[in-house]
Amino acid sequence: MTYKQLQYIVTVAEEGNITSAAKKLFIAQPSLTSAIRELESEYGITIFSRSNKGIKTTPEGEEFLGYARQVLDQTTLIEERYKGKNSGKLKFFVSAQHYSFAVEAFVELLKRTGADKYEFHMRETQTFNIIDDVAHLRSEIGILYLNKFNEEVIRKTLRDNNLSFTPLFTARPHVFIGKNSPLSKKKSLTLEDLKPYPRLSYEQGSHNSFYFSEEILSTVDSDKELVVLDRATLFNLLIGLNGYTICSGVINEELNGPNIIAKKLKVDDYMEIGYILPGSIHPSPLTSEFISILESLTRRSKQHH
Amino acid sequence: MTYKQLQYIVTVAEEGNITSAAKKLFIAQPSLTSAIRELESEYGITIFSRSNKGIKTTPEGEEFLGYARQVLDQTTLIEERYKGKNSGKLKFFVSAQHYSFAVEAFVELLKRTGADKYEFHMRETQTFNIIDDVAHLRSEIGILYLNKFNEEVIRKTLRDNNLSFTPLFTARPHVFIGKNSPLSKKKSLTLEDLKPYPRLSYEQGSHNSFYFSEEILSTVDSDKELVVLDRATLFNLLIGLNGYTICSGVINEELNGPNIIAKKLKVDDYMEIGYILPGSIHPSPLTSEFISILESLTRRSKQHH
DNA sequence: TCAGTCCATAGATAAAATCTATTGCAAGTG
DNA sequence: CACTTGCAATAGATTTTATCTATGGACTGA
Repeated sequence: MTYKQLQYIVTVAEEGNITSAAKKLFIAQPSLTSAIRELESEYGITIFSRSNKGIKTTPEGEEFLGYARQVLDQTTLIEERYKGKNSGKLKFFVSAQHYSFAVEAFVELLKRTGADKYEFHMRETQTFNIIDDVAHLRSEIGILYLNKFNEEVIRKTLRDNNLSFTPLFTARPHVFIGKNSPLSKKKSLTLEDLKPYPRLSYEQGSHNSFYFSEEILSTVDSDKELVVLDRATLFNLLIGLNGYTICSGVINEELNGPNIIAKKLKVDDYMEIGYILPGSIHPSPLTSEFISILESLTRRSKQHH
Repeated sequence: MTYKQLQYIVTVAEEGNITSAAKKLFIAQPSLTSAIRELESEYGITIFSRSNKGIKTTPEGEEFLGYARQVLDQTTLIEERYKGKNSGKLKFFVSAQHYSFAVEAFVELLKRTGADKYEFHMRETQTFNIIDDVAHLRSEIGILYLNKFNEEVIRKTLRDNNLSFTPLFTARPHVFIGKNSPLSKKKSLTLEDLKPYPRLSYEQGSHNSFYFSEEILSTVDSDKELVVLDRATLFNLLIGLNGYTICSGVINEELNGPNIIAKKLKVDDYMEIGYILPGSIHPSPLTSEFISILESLTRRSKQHH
């Protein structure tokens, strides 16, 4: 089996036709025919059923193609990263939970690089995907939190995937509310205080995934629940509906605006926010720069709380 | 780039020495040398620094090796699945949460196949790994549950990874306790009832991960917490310490023994237990057999509840 | 200094991938 | 019913790649 053979069968499956696939691959049709035959005979399977009117993928072939695409996805990562295909385009990928400080660091990194050709990805997603992205090198760094409930399970997952966790800071749980919410007068809040108000969370965000908010928002106080995908939407609803959301309390006024305030939440819990890196791979200069930005930004946050 | 080249550099990195790596790979040393040089020049990187006393991996090379190992892991899956390496050894992999019915189905599948050469894996693990295993085709099928809290986030993750979910049955939360526990007299239990007793859970098991037990076992009632890795240990402690654990209530006396009983838990929640399959791949005959066993076993469970 | 170890180079050779040209087959067409 | 068309398979030549043997050079340690 070679990388080329896998590319070939995937292209053939897409085109549904060996002749046109050969054209697309810039090789002669008999070359493609024999390449496929060889792959099939190597594993003793029939990937395509041939007829005079093109080819059709067999069920067996469909399965094999599933594996092939997995491999190709992975090799594409190498090609993209090391091949001059992107002609010097600077690339950076980060997966994080919904933290404004992470976005801020991302923006700062962009400013500092000052490249005129780049491709940066900020993947705000759930814990599962963060770990998965970093483990499979789709992202160079991930940002997530640990607390006493998820710590064991997350640490084990990180270990299993050969990832390292480096803490940035520890935060106490905070509640985000609108400036004009009735709750804004209180200095700190309890779960009881929050009960009458709508709870906001991300559909696939840090709150909803794994552990944290579930810990605090037990079945008792989930009468009104709003789930959104977008942070801006969340903040709009927060203000418009006197809602609340539970977070690390790392707020940045420039990003969130002056209409959102954070209040301490009285619960016996903490969040240790940090970043994860692949164990085997040395961080790229861009990643190192990003980490130092994160560190300087969160040093500021530490003073706040 | 070819797979051979990736295999070569990984072997060289392991051996720390081109000559002995060549021996291990059954090729001549100059062949290996040129294969590596070609790979390096293709991407314009230096993977190894050569000296008269063997080689050393450069930081750049270390990173590249990280990617290479990822690709090789993936290709190994194909080789293992399709190559006669295992000489007709029947293979089957399942990833599941800690359900006794899943183990039962696994055992039944083994009995039915009656092969004299096989390699079956029962991976009882956390939700993250189940999804990851099936998404990356390390397991052919996964078993997990959805409830109203995790449903959205899990379904999104499944969609992102092109996995399908098929429900098997819906269970109400149950508490497992020892036959002689003081709680065994009651017909059903509330969270208040459980408060004085030690709560048992798996370190990386279905209870601890994602959503479920956290929902029910809020901060209020986690005074005594015991975390174990093994189901047998869990049951031992359950009996010895009058502990409890929260589960789907799908109990099987043959597997768990007569000393464990299940009681209904009075909470407004449910668990929809089902299996996940890769979207692109047709289930193998063995997988189909497993599914039909699961279905017949859980049909019985449905009657229980 | 001299054998030992290790990687690099050169040139030959074997293996593979790919090419052109052609065949065969079935479906559609006038 | 011959005729064209579209597609995959085959044959044989050719180029490219992989690997081999033999040897060189550079450093190491007795």
